[in-house]
Amino acid sequence: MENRTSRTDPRILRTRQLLKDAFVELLEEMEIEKISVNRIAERATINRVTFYLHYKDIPDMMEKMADEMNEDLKRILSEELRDPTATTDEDWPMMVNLLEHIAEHAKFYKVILASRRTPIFTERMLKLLTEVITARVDKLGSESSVGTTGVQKDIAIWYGSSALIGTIVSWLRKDMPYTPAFLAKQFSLIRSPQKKK
Amino acid sequence: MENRTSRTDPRILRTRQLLKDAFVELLEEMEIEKISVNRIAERATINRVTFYLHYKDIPDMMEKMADEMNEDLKRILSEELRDPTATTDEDWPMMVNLLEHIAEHAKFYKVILASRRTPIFTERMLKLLTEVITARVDKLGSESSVGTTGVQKDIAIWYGSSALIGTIVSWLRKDMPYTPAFLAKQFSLIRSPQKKK
DNA sequence: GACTAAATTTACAGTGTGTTATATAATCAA
DNA sequence: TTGATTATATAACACACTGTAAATTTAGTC
Repeated sequence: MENRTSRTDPRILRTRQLLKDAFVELLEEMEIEKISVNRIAERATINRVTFYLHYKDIPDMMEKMADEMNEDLKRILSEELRDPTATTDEDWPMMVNLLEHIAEHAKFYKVILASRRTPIFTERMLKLLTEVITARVDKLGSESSVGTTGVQKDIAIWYGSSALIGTIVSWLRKDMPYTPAFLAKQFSLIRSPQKKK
Repeated sequence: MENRTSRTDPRILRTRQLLKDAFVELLEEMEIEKISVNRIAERATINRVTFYLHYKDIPDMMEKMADEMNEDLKRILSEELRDPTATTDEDWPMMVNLLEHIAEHAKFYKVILASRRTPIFTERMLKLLTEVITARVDKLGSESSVGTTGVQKDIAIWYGSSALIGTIVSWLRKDMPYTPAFLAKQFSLIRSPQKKK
């Protein structure tokens, strides 16, 4: 019989925390390609061999860190997942909680989600689509675009462009279940829904 | 005086093409962390030293490939960037061109944009947000959501969830110029614009 | 066909990887 | 507290990858 609350050896917690902190620190300072087990261990003041007692390699470490992040987020999103209609359309309190959590751990999230780590290709494509959306918003003004009344211009641009690239990526991952024309039509429908003319 | 049309030595074109093809092939087969200059050169049947005659390292190679992709995309998006209002809201022909181009070079784009390369953290977060959006669409039905009349359910989900994560990433990159509450409010406005109740 | 530029071959020093075996130190359970 | 257990440190190893240099061969250009 194991201890139900199965506390972990404090040495393990300490070592892992030092390693994770060191990794985040290094990510702030350099591209991920330059980060080695050597450097992480050195920065964490932990022996390199000890790293291998906890993680298979750096990708494995990242996966475990992502798992932990996932658990945190799940807790916040749990209500919403349980009953998506519980909240009014006006507020969306879950979204407030989520953003506050991210803001609180901004150092981590910024480095992990927003660093130049993001694949360079997606990066470039997003940049271009942002230009397109920006041009649209500038010309049309946000009022003509559906669902953007009272919405900050830059936010509308972020929203629109990342929606496009994200959808394209999902579409590719599913091996393009729709024709380009159909998908484009769908985009235009979302942008300006049929008003039964 | 250089040759105006300055044709490049075919050996250079050949070598670079072989290297780029080899890189894409390897990306289909393994995680980027496992790809070395060694492997690329071997797969391309090019001497490893020759790689360094063309690229500084693998990130440099990727950057140059991204530049080339960028040029291709710019050509397609050029009209739209020049005059965003030229096209009707109904069709959006630029989007058709863009998607057709991607479909045509799907092998490249799939590996480059859609591979598991995408940072694991963003990946996880996107997955969670997708669940949230899915739950919403399932319960509310697409008709209640603004701008999604006649829109395929899965596409609406892709669109909504990647818009959210993309906006959050942009917000982080800009060091959170808005409060979480404000941003959340903006999200709810986009979802269901004020109908001046 | 001679000149030029690209690619190959060989070599080398430095760094990182992943794994041993052994020694030391911190924690836990009685 | 004491003894057993478990985590960490240390030293050492074979191997792979990096980035660069020098000399040579091969292919393209004019």
